[in-house]
Amino acid sequence: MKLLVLDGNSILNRAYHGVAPLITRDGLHTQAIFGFLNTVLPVENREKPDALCVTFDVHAPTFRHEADAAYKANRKPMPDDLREQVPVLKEVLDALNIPRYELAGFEADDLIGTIAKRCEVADWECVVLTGDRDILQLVSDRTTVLLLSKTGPVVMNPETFREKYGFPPANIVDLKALMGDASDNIPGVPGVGEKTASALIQQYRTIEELYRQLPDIDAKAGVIKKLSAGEESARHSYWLATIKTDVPIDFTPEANLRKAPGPNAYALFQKLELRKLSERLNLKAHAETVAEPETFTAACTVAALPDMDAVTAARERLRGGAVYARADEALQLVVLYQSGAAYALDEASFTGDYAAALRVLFDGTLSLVGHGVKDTMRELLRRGVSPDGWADDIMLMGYLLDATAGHYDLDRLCRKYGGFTIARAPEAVQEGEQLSLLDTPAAPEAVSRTARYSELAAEAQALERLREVMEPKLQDWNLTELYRKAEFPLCRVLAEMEQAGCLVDRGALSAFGELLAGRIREQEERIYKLAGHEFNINSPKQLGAVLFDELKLPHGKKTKTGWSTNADVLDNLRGESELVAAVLDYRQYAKLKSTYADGLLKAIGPDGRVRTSFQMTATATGRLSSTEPNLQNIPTRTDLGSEIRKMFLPSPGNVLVDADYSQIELRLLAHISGDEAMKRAFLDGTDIHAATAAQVFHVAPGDVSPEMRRHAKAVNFGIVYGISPFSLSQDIGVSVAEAKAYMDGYFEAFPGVRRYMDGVVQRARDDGYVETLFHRRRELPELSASRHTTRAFGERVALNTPVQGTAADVMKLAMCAVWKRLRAECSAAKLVLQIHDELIVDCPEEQAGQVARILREEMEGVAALSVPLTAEAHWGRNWLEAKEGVQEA
DNA sequence: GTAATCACG
DNA sequence: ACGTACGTGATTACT
Repeated sequence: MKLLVLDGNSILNRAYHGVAPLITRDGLHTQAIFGFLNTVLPVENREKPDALCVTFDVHAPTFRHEADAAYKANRKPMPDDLREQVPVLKEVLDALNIPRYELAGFEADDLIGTIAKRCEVADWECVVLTGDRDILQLVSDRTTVLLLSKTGPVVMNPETFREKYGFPPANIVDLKALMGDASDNIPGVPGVGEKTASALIQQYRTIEELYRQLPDIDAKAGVIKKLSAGEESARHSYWLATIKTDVPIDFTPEANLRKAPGPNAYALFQKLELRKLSERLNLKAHAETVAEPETFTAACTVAALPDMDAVTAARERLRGGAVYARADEALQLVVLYQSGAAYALDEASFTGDYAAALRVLFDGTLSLVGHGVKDTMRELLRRGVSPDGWADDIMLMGYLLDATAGHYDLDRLCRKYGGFTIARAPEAVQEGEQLSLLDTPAAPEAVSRTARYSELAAEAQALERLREVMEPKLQDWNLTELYRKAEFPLCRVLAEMEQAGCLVDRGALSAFGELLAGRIREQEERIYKLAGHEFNINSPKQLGAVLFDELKLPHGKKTKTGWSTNADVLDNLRGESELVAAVLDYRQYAKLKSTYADGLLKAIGPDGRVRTSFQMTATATGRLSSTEPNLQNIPTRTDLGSEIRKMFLPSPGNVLVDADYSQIELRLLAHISGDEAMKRAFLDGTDIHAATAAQVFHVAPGDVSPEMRRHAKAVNFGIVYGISPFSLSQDIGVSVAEAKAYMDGYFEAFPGVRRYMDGVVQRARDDGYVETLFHRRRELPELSASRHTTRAFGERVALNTPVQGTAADVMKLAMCAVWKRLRAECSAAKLVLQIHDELIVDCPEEQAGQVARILREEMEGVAALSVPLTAEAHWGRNWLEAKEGVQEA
């Protein structure tokens, strides 16, 4: 039988220092716990012990050696964020049913010594995992030490120990008696260090033997003198260095036999956001063992719809109440469920026109509830089917109920809102076996097909259960209107936008890529010449070495891994070396080429159009995001970057109409805060940044210089983000004192804004969340975190989210309104892109004026606030022209 | 997989 | 004393 003993403090310490900082949303540090488990689990897997336990030091006021009150005086105190993790780790170990041993007044060493001894007596094998070399004295025939090193645990048994040190493990105590140990306050023999001590022990083994032969030993006269003077200290040190094996603990190896994790383990790991580890340990939600997964599979049978007659009949039977729909990604299999009856439409076995069948089911007669409806709609559109009849999207409900959850897959929502799990068909093909697709037998395929029907039917039933729980919650939180008027209808709008895509000039883009390639080569040559050698300019590490080590340029900010080489830092070094300017140019060209020229080319479809995917549940504030490719970060701030925008084209014969809100966030800040001066400025239609400058710098509106306006603009933006004077000073390049003066001036001019800022943070602390004008909610656990920086972050988020989030709400409402108007009045016009405060429509040239008018009207009229919302619309033959306004509405 | 950088609103 | 702006996504280097 084998016992694995974990030296808790030692492993924890090493884990803490060896793992990057890790922190949960609630501000709980977890890196040491994470590192601990990552150290221990592989060892447990390899060793496969029959029993497992862990020891800890208890830092009680009694010391191991009363005479030595300065014990451990030379050890640094534990950092706060590590100390915090100790009790949590103990909770984790308890949850995993790993017994802990700790005893006030005894070090872990002594506990481990005692445990090893009892194992030997009981004829158990004992393996100790530790990073502490002192433990090595325990190594024996029955006790092995796994010593943690940088490369992993090293096995230390009597043989490997002897190989390394040249004497048996027990004599490590004798060694220490001579050389001492500063970290444990073991004095040793004054004047005898590691070299001398090691040589003596290799020869004489024990101090007993050494002193017996003294002074006739093989050593220099000085050493002999020191040894004889230090005999008492040596003997005392020997005692100090000896690990005790008789600590009074209640321990038998059998009591530590491995047990399965307890029921709380899953929830605890969720709380600590240790999902990967949770999976590795195969932890299950407590509810899962209680809930009845068979509810869904057993509750109904699934009828296949083999032909059009069956489809039409099913539609008639389903019309009326809500129909719950699940499908695979390509809609090759669609399962509909309603009150105990389920139907499967399967492209593989359907006789007739499959698209026509889809058209029947999605003609608007049914009232469909889905999960991720936008994607389903897009696939229907791709197949030429108008996606009508959709009534609800459970995924979006999940997003509105918790915008920071991050993931909204069905299984997670079931666990979170239903407390149940969907019964999954056992996988026909296991993950590891997927390489052998060729020899998949036919019979299991048929079985897994029906299993797949039931699985989707179970998912559809789960949707029903979830809707029953989630819809009332939306109502409780006043989110129904936002959901009905913006969030849900946006599925259709986005599905059409994605499916429409945007035409991109492949030839021009590729030529631009060539141009950039040339410029990149030029800069490369210059850089290598100036540096005196070649290196990878894309590597911040290598670039940093060239700039700061070789050229000895002054370094600015630091990053986790070295000195920052970002544009901010390099800009300040422009004057120091031509190389710096060349690097900045190189970076600009490289970015444009890799991300935009090459990246976009890869995304152009055979029809010349680029189709992004809009993510509806990605942001904490309610904004959309755009991926594969991201069309919300196409360059605009530099002339060279703007070239890319020239390559976004309307469909042949069409123009692009571009409409954007002007200063929507500041207008919303004026409305939400109710600040009179700010509202006045917007009502009067003045230039808000100039007006701010006049107030902040105490000058007449006519005397505002461009620089003053620029600074005021930075202040305006900064306020919305909850900026500090330091950051503002960094942003606009003035002293911190000046920046502070600007902010004071700002709050004096707009006292309502300060009142709002104070109020919203206080309310957020009371409620634990903030909300937008339309009640979109964001939970803010950061505000009750123990760490100051986390709390400060929470405060900035509390300031920013209502503003950014309301802008997102407004835009979503506007998009739905615009979509409806365009459908009714300009059916040839298509929305193609949204960039947060900007919309782009592709439409026939002759409709451009009308489309521009519709965009402005709907965007401006979407909400009646105490300040006007204004939008500008322009059009042109490419995105750049449209934005700049070759033609204006 | 994480970090650094940089593109956008 | 400490760190220092909100919200995103893609690319590259490196462990």
